[in-house]
Amino acid sequence: MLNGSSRKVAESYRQRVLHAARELGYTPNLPAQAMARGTSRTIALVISLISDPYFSAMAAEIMKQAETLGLHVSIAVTERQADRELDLVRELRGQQPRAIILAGSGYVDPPSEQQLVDELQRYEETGGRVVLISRSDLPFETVDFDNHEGARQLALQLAGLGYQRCLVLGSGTPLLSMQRRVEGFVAGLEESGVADAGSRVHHPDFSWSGAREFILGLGDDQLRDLQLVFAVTDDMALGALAGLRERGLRIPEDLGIAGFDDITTLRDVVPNLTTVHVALDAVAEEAVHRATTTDPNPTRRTAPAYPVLRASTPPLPT
Amino acid sequence: MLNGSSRKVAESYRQRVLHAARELGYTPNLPAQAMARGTSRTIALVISLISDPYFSAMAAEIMKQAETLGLHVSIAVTERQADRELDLVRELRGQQPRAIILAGSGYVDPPSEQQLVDELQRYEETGGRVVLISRSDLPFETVDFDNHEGARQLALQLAGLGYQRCLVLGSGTPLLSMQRRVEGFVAGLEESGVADAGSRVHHPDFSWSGAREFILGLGDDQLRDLQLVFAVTDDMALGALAGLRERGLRIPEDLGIAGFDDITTLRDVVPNLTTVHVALDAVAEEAVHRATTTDPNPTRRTAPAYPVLRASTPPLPT
DNA sequence: TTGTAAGCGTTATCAC
DNA sequence: GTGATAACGCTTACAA
Repeated sequence: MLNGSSRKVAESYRQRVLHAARELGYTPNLPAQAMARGTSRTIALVISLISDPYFSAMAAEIMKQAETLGLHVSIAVTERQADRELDLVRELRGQQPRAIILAGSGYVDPPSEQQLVDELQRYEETGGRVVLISRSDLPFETVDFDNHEGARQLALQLAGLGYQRCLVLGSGTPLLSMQRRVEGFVAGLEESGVADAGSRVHHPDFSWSGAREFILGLGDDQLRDLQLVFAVTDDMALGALAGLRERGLRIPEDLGIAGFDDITTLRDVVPNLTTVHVALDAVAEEAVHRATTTDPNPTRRTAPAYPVLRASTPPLPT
Repeated sequence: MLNGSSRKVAESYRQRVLHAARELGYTPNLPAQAMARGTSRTIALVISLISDPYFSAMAAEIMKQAETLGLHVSIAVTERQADRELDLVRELRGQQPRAIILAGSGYVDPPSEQQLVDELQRYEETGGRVVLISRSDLPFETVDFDNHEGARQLALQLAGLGYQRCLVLGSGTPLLSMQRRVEGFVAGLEESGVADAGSRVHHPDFSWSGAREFILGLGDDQLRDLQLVFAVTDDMALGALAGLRERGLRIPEDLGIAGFDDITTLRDVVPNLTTVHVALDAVAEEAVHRATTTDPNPTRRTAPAYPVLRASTPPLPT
């Protein structure tokens, strides 16, 4: 009765109670409130890895948005294991959060997908909201980046600078969003008249070390033939960069390099990496908005992703 | 009665109930459980900034530890505002977490310190546990790094390489742990016979840009006189590095540079940065252990911090 | 072993 | 306006 109820109380009592509350250090018992009201003020967020710059930036933006609405955020991590996702959702559901936001990468056709969908649907039936970020494959509210278009534009611009023979590093674990990036990049190259655009696509392990090790395993001749390495995330691009340097190549003199995401880490990397900037803040805002708004039919919205050309991909001499 | 109670039930019923539960997608209502039991399975974590590599690594370690004990983690962020801490603790207390871990930097003598202590003590009186990380100034369980010793050892080693005229970048907002680092570094220099060891200590804004801007504002003569820049965090060291490069200095040829924390970001920075490694995992483990164990009298424990010399501080020619 | 009832802290409802 | 009471979903204590 202290908080937003419609009860009318004499102001004098109100003041006395408020004062006593302060005096005694009273704080409303949120779980009890949630139980009585039937709805909590918590949003559950599922991400892959909190120590990853991309996800921690995403989490930060989501928390910021939640904060403005007076909501708490409970975070759970999958550690990149597809099956963990299902368990986590089950556990989180028990916390009775107002909404569950799945921001971990969406696996292509994981064995447990149907179970995940069932679980989420049951959650929705009990009044919860589900929002998906970066995985437009499931029948729920979805916010996504325009992965295809961002990568395509990047390829167009790079081709304009003269880059043709591009090594593309996709993700070893099949993730929908990463596949889109590969497709977009290849499409952009093809549009620019690059003949064998799709012939240099590979899928190392989806990590910094995966990219690095792939580069280290490349034959000298394959490496020398290249003009550019494009990786589907900045994380992988940086791993590739490390590998290329270990192979004795100078960047960007010998080889250009480009990534995707525009993570903060890039600030400290020399040469400055060309990448595709994604509007994290817009996506976070949209996701939290969806999570707290009741809208009968699920929509998909796409946030912009646009290339940012920097020192790692100078114009090629003609 | 489904979970760890002492009730004895016929196995056949048990199976049937378990089956039905699965069938219907039943999940125990955690808040209700918490209310009935009087204790929840949630740990509340307060940090400064989730997008900061140091804090996100810390959060990741804490979540990992909590996970092994079947606990959930609810994260709240102060955004580096000292007064937010108090509000957050109040709010968090309402969530009735089993423990509150304060990992945000400890401000030296904030105006609201007494209120914060009161609030935390009230929380403890109602059965909650309080654990402090990196701020050994309050009467609660504390886990800390050996900031002084780590910085001192770093200074000793650097002095051994020939570095004498060192610019020290401390924290503009007075933080206990950062002060220790400055003191330790200066002490190490003094022990090594550097005469004016404490004369080049400055306190720019506690951030990447703070450090960068400080460097940009330095006079040419002051800059040229230096042999090394030591910043109390890697984040600041990287900001300084950016500034130094903008000033046209080559690192490490013209100037050495060193930081503190050994954040993951350093992996991608050239030259590799000399820093002080802190055992985040050990601290996280200890913190979660303390948070879940009842120990009548608060203890302070210190985790090791040791220098790691890398390419940014080569031996000086003699 | 099993059923029953009380109680956790809060909100909402329904009379007064 | 205000007081009393049921209800939220679960655990626990006490009988049966």
